[in-house]
Amino acid sequence: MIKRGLNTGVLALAKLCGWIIRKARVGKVLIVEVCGNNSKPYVLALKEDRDRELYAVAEPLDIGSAICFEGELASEQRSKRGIEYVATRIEVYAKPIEHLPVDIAGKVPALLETRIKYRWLLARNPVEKAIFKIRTGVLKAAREYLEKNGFVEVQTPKIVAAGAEGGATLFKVQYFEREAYLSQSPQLYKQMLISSFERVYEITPYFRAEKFNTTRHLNESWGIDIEQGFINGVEDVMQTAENLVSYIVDFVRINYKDELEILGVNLPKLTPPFRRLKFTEAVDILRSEGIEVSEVEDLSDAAEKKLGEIMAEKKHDLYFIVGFPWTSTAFYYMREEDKVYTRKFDFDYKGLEIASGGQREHRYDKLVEALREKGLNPADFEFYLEAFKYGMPPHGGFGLGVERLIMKMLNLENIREAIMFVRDRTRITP
RNA sequence: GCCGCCGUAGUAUAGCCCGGUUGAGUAUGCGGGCCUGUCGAGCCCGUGACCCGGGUUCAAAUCCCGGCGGCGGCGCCA
Repeated sequence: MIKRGLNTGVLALAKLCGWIIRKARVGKVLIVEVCGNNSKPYVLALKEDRDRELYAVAEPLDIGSAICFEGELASEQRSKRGIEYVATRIEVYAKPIEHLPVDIAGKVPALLETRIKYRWLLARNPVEKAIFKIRTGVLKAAREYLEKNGFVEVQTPKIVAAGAEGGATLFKVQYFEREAYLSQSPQLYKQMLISSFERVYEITPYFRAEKFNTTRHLNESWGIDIEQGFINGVEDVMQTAENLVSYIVDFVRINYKDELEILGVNLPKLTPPFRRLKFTEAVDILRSEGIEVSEVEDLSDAAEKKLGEIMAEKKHDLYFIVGFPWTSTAFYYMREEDKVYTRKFDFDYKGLEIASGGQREHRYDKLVEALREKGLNPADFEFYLEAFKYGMPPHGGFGLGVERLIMKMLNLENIREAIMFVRDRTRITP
């Protein structure tokens, strides 16, 4: 029986497909490495005298050829790089019409620019492929965790009306005779759904029209957004955040051993609860280190990074900063009685904010008041406000940046490495 | 929006500061040869490049100006 080989690569008899990434001829032996869906390459060792026919087929094939082979796992595994098969048949599906523009074998480094341009091709390289296989695992783990914990997956619109709440700049789109925008966050919609679902989540793109050019921003990025109702306080939401991230990291640690090894990443097991740092505490810590920090504004990236270093020394890779001042947050966060601080938190991983969220204001009157205080017109938020009229329970949630999480998990230097097709300040192709 | 750095073969780089000895060096790739299954195999031969435009000069990859492109920092970034 011929079976399509899956990720395991351990089927006794299989048809395996992929692309030739390396070819070496040593004496009378031709060694062909083929990359498929598997992270480790398939390796065929063909001897000129023993495997005359297959040798003749494989010998002239260029790097990049698309082939399938039928065969079984070799009893003798001599390759240090891949899994060896004894082939009984090789079929050639396509040959490259030009030499590959980048080195798939990874011998010659490519600049980030080149890597981004040819990522879809470079993913034939086990190192590049590993990042994307892990990305798949991150989303799979997130769904698994959230489903197990009673969250319902939802989809909210990505074409939205004016984002009168300010914040990140919006991309304009022409929507028939009106102007619309690409959604920068499902925030308002997922909150509205807490009037009928106890817990929801969405895995969604964020579109942000900021002209940033940094190692940690994208103009199109992905988030795991959750909202949960009937909470007793912001603590419930932080627990979801830390348990979710720990579950994801553990899932990757256990199920993606090969990929982590290929990437040279050692992922330690996470053990929540993580440290909760009050915003005022964070300010004190930074000031005691001589960093200038405002008491009424969000922390700057530099301050956030520095705090990451200080926390790392105390063995805290992940930690929360809770209780941001109302002056630095959006209108929908619940304020404490003092009206100065809010129940907004940031969730930082090695000095980078990977998620932010908090408890929301669910009381209609207070929400309208908050809008006014932020200088916004409640009439612009009518569709949203209406959801708070018919029994909106206390709720909270957060948005977790997928690329930022992957970047920190895998120690990537640039967020662009964590996404296949990059949308940044200058790129809209490929 | 402001600021800094960079742009040499398919890819990655040396040379640029201090212009001429560079008909631009190296690695990898590619073509060819050798080689007892390589592990970034090795050895030999060959192949291919100065982002664009203008200027200075006897002479420009190298200095100057402009453009285009890339990377990063600040600002900004629910």
